[in-house]
Amino acid sequence: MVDPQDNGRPRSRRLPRAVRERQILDAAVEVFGTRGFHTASMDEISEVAGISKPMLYAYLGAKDELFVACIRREATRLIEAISVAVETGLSPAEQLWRGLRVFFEYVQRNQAGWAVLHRQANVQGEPFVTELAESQERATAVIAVLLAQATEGSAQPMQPEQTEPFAAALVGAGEALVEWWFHHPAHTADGMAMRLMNMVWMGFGDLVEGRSWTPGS
Amino acid sequence: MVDPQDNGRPRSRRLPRAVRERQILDAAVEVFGTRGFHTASMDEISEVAGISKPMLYAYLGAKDELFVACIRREATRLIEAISVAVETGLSPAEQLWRGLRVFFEYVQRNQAGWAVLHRQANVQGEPFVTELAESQERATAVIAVLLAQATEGSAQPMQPEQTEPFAAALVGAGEALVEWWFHHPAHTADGMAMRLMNMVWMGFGDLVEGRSWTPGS
Amino acid sequence: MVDPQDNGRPRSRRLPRAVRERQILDAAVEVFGTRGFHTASMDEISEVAGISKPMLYAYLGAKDELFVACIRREATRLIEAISVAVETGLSPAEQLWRGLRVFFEYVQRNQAGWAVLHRQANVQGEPFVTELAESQERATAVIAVLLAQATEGSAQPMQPEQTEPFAAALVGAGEALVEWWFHHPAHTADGMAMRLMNMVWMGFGDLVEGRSWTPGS
Amino acid sequence: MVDPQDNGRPRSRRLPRAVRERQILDAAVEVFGTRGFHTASMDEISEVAGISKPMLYAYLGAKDELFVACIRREATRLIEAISVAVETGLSPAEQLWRGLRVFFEYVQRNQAGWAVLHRQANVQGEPFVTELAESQERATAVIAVLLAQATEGSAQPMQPEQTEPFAAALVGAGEALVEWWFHHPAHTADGMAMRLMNMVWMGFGDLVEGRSWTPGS
DNA sequence: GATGAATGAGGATTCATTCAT
DNA sequence: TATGAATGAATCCTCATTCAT
Repeated sequence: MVDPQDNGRPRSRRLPRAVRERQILDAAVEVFGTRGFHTASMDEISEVAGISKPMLYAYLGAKDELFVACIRREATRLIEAISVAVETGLSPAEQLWRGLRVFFEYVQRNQAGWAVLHRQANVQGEPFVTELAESQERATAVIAVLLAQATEGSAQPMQPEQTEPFAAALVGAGEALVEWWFHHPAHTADGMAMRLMNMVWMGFGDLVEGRSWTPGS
Repeated sequence: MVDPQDNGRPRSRRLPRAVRERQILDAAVEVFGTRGFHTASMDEISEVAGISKPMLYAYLGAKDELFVACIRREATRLIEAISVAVETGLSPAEQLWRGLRVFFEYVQRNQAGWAVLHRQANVQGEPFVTELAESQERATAVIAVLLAQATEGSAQPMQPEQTEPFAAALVGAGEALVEWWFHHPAHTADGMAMRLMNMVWMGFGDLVEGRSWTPGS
Repeated sequence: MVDPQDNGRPRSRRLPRAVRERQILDAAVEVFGTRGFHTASMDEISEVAGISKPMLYAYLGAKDELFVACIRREATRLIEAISVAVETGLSPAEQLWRGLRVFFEYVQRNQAGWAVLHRQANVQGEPFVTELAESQERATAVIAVLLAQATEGSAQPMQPEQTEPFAAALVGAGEALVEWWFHHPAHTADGMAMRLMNMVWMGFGDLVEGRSWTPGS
Repeated sequence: MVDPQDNGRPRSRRLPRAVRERQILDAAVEVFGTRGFHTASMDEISEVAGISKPMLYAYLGAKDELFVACIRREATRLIEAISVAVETGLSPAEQLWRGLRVFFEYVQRNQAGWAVLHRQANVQGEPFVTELAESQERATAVIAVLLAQATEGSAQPMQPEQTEPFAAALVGAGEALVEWWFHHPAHTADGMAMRLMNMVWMGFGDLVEGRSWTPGS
């Protein structure tokens, strides 16, 4: 017989509010990331968090709201990591390269968070889609700005109407590559970043001709 | 008073099996595409299909299986459309261009099908994820072959290990662009295809320099 | 061990819709009447009705709606019984007397229904109060009309503004007497009706003087 | 941001027990009166009272007990007010008239208390119904005594078995009139009292004939 | 004395799925 | 074949009540 409450973490009592909230969010990200929004049950989340359901509701509200809170936290973390890596005065290519590396590193270190962010969040018909779209747009916007800056000095600077879809496509390509990565886990984060950098920067036309991008070039 | 069963389609009886199955699949794609897998109810699907629930189960099995059937049908349709557009003896760039055009046209004409394929299918924790991955891999494989052919004659032909992730990234970029398209519906399918073609073929490096790709070039 | 499903009524299956609805309403009135709206549980109602909860919901909707349905049915029954007894061409006193008799007879035969109607329904803060008030007003209106007719030919015919509160007070007195009756069950329905008739028709002033009302006077 | 605990009343500490209890009862009557017994939550009561829940329980016990305490206090207040108005050596009609006036005035000044007393208290299935009945009987008894005294000198003095149901009916009529009053708030307390006095004292038979009761007659 | 933190227990509701006709 | 009728099993959520500080 195994105590179903015993999940390895000590079920410490009387914690201050802030700590509990983090505990809960951690558990929620883990469960949502593994099971998906619908399949996840508040019961399981509360068990993993080591608290009772009433506390779950008291601290972070209903299931929707909890999920939104997860998304917000993870999105913020990812976006900030990328922003930090990027906001220097380097060349556009270098900036992009750094951003991509940070991105793959984040995903590697934080798979559940990534799943929450990407795989569970695209489901239609939910009350939180609107809330979610915002986070995704914020993410795309960071990239779009990066692209805009890259062309600023060039002959044909890109307009937002061009950078925006480009950024969206870049994010989509990144997401897809992550998915592929899950099925081929032997590769390193850097290796993945380099792959994407090459595609994005050089384009297939150049790659076909044997020209490729390398760090420092 | 309106008969809730009356959805305009005649509730004809004694149809041959194949027709019934198509009817059902059409309804299922519509409902799954609109509501998402979990939020969709077998009740609604049977209503939209114009048959009773026991028939639904008799013809296409449980909810999972029905969803898988939807995915399979839509994936097959899309892949075939692309394959047809591509399997001629044209230049790689031209092949890719045609493939992309067909892709965006398909999505435009068949939004529910696309939603089933892309947005609802990425949910984890379901018994059908494995089944689903297969379809997605098939789609990616078509592109990968295309890319492999493109480099066949070049100095550094790409190996599957290279083309495959590239294809995945391309598909991901396409999906993301479609999403962006939904929010900016003024653009044409051709315009979207051209956008993606430029990114993929020229790469950002070239675009920054003012070089871009145009059909026929 | 007793089978909790076995409530004496055969759990017959496959009944036509109309029959089931009556079965359910009967059970609901019984349980609501005994326990009160809040204390009653849908579980118990479904058990008493001999069906499963999903059917309960399918047929009569959520708890609120079910309760409203109960009230409506019981109110209609009572009002109709009284209306029938009253709508002849008799003298006002005779009409009133008949109405009262029918009222107490109804309550005697249908205690649960009466409890639903009167005791459970006055609770504030519920979503169905509005729906309920309507039934109560309908009941009062029947009496008010009766009173209005009684004074039609007199020197000072009563206006609605006078008959309405009077009718309300009469109904209230009736309700209170029923409550008292529950604690003194030895009395007959006719006896109770006579009591109320005397109070209402003669008034305390006359009673004090030794004048009272008797049928046929 | 507003402190949810801040309801205007200073959350003073260390008050003597009696004061605290009054504070709590005031809050409880307010909340029970507005929301009803079941819909009211101990949380809200403690908030309105400006104390923490453990204190609430320490002072006045569980929810049932608290509710009973509310009823007892309000019933006592009302009964005392009426008793005072009535216990003089006036004529029966005058006594009744004064009692009714006090009754409607009390209700007007103390609506929440009245709601607790009348509208929330009739719910069955609760452990406190017995406790409650006692209060209601006390109230009725006051009236019954009044009626008994009125007939003491007459030819046919009423026995308790007659006065008691009459008193109950009178109370019921009063309650119903109050309800009607809530929907027609333009009327004054005196006007309402006069209405009821007329019905009760003269009876419908006299009223129909154009005879009515007026103060001082 | 006073309270923020915590929970056991239970209720409403829905849905995929399957008989019995 | 075709379906109206039926349900087991879960899930979300709330509330009265009580520790531990």
